Amino acid sequence: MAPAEGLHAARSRGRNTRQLVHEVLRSRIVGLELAPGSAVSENDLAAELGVSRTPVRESLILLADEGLVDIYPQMGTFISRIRERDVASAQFIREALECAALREAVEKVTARDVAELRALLTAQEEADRHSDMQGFFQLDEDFHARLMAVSGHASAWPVVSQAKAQLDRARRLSLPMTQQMSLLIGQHREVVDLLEEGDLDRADGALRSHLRLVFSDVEKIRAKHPELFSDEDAPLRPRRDSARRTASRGDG
Amino acid sequence: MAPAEGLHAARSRGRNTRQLVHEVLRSRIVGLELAPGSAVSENDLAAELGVSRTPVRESLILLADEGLVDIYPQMGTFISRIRERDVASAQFIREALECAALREAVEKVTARDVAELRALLTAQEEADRHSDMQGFFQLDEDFHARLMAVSGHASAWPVVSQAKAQLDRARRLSLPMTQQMSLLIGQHREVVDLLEEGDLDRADGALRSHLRLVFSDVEKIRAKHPELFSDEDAPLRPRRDSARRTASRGDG
DNA sequence: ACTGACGTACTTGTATGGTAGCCGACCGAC
DNA sequence: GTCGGTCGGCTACCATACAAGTACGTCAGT
Repeated sequence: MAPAEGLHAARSRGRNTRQLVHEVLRSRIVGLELAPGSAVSENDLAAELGVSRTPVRESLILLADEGLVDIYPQMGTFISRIRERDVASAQFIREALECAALREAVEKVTARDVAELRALLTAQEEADRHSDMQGFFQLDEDFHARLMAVSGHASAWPVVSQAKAQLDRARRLSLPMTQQMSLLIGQHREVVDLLEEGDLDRADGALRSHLRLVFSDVEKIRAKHPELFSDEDAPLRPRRDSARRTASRGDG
Repeated sequence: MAPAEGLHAARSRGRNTRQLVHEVLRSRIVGLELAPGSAVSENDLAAELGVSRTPVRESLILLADEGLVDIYPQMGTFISRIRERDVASAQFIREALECAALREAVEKVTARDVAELRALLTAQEEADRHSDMQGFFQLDEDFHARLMAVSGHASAWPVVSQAKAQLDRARRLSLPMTQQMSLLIGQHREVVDLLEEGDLDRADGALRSHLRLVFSDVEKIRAKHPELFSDEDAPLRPRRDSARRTASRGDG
């Protein structure tokens, strides 16, 4: 009850309601707080967030453009299930852009860049020690973003980030993440080392295999949580949760 | 006058008003019918297209997300000027994704794929003969899209297309295009030939230099039409065209 | 002539009302 | 028991009304 009442209060800075709602919803979707396949409605969200339908609707349209929700006119809006095709596409985009950036980064990297990347690595180890998955995901995002920035193509990061969102949504479920985290950090460190050495091909290979590992994780998760993935066969019939009001209405 | 009255009539198929308006505006922007730096207003567009502000507004939000318009709250919405940074970023994204796709395409290409690509090449020559720039741009788009599809990553095309839009907007001005077209077609043909031969590295190189040529074109155009580009220095003060009503009101 | 305050007309942002269309449950016919 | 029609409730879509804020033209004061 009375959940996100503080949304309006935080409007102080330049961001308007639409942008705030967009961030909140995106965070909830990527964080799996809103499960793939579940229905969301403009009305319910507007009521919950304490705003009108307009900014909610506009946010949902943007999220649909990002592939995070599917809007079926006159039927409803649903958190998109993870699609085989989208995952493969996202992986391809990530790998192509991040590796291409890394190859350029080798020529431009400075000592300061390496220091900043190393600082992120130690922070990741800290998160690992505290089993802080939420924090680790954020630091992982920061690391890869920083890596692209070294090449001077930071402005291409939003594209990678959008592709990454599709993958991260599944990775959140990787329960033995506590075991994985140190492995991932080790791979990060290897990339930084090779980048500093200027070994272009091996750095590229290290980053590529790191990204592929993430990709294979998703495939494992698919076996464990098939309900989050789309069957590709009958994705055109999203079910509307029928017995919803009956329970809350009680009887008389 | 009575301009785009036929917008509602064409709603027959699944696309709703928002998507139609989005396509119309995007086409006008990329086709330079709406000049970079010029102001557009939700009200004016709605009146012209014969729809309400809502779908127009939602389309503009999407276009802002694509970087084609800049929305300044309470000030106005402006067709975005071409920014040095965005052009470089778009070029990087295109090159990384298209070349990565090509490298995978070499292993998967079929005789049918080559035939379809060759068919597009002959169509491009036809457009060249007729000096049909509009048609050539469309066929160029088709060619690059088809090329990516060969690799099996057709779903990544929208990302490339979005980046490409930033470049094409400038390329439309390249007046000596009639001279360039045969050159570009030749490069296309070289890529297809090398793809068919399976020569991965040379195909990659050919495509890369083709894309770089497009990039250098933009730089030449920048010298000729600086008004379309942003100064990067004072982009924060878009001017509102004051004497607007006076001119259009002028009746007979 | 120049400067500064003010008002008007415009802008986008947000809220709300009404419409077409789809789903799912209910109910009568066979 | 099974099938087909009907009706209620929900949805997103579009239109419209109101609010908050900015820029520019005007005009008084210097």
